[in-house]
Amino acid sequence: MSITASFTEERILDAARRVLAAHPGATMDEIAREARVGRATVFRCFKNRAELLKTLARHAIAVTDHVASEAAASAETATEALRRVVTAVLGASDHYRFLGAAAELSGEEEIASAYERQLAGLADLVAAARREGSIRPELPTGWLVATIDAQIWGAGAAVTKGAVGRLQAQELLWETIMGGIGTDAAREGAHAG
Amino acid sequence: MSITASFTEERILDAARRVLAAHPGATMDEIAREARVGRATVFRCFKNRAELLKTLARHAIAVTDHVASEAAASAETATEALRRVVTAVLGASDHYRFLGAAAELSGEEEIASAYERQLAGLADLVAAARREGSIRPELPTGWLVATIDAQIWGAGAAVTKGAVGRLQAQELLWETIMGGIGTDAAREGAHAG
DNA sequence: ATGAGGTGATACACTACCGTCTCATCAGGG
DNA sequence: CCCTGATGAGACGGTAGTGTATCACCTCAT
Repeated sequence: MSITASFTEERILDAARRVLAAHPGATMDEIAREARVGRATVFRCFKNRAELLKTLARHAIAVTDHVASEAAASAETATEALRRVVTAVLGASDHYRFLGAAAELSGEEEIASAYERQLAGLADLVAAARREGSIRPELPTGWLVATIDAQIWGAGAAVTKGAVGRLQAQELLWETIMGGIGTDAAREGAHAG
Repeated sequence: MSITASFTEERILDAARRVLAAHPGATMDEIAREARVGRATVFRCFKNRAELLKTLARHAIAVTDHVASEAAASAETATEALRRVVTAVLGASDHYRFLGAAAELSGEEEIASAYERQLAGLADLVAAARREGSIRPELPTGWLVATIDAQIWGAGAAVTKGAVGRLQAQELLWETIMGGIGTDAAREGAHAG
């Protein structure tokens, strides 16, 4: 992950992830209490709130990049790589879940561009899978990326909510992305072309 | 929609929707400026910030309920009803988009329960469509609701971002929900069972 | 023992924003 | 013309949360 942190810093980051995911407006005091640490210690480890959030976001990006590239590396085909990446990124959802409602990070160029970069990587993977013939050619790449991203996000939410188990979600996610929810009979009616 | 509002109130609500969707932490002053209205006027129309946000959320719920029930009413089959509801709700995404990052509303029982109610309605629709044989029976209803919800949300985001047009998104959304993104060939590998 | 480093608690100043209030202005209707 | 009602501008106090500083404490290595 290329980012080292002391034991106390890790504890604070973990706590911040948890409390911010549950309650996005959490104060530094709430984060400190969740981490079982004095508020002053939080400011000793992180210059200010913005710095803490950015560190958290950077970790999320680094972890996601890491699991995604590792997943892609071990695959033989682009389609299989896509499947593994999707599964791996879902597995890392705890690390970026808090970002959904992190109002203070909207407008952070560093974070936004990293997210764009990840989506671009996903687009490449999709394009490669398309060349292998496993993706319907009439669907625009922009749409494919959007729907895959949304479904990963939704699957993470479903797991957090407890609607499905983590392992089950990983299976269902790929199944739903590739196959949709319709029966073969219904599918004939769904496709326009 | 059952909620009436003066011209000025509407203007403020519209402005709040826009500015909060773009920048969730927007202050009352920013909202007032976006509405071309004095800050005092905002407080004349809405007791306080929480009241404004709750009104906004109630409108979002009312509009979504309205378009959904109207869409469902005109359908002959549950599957067709589901298609129309999904399409209609996507069409109303401007009204609820701001909710995604509205940290202050997490914990609002009224909003949360309304959302749960809408998801329950979606679950009913899904169950009915399943009985018609158009939905793969092995997929858990909880998962179906989660993935449909996520895909509607993602489609709205894609439209806002400009990745696809609104009309195209409505077609692609249903197509992707029901048929997924895979070719027939790829689908055989995707399904576990 | 003693000094250093890390910690919790607490007090403090500072800032941003909220919500209230007042007042001047403006438009429309009698 | 004047009255009414709504508005914009801006001043003001209150408050919650941030970030800094201080002090007592605890632990560990020497």
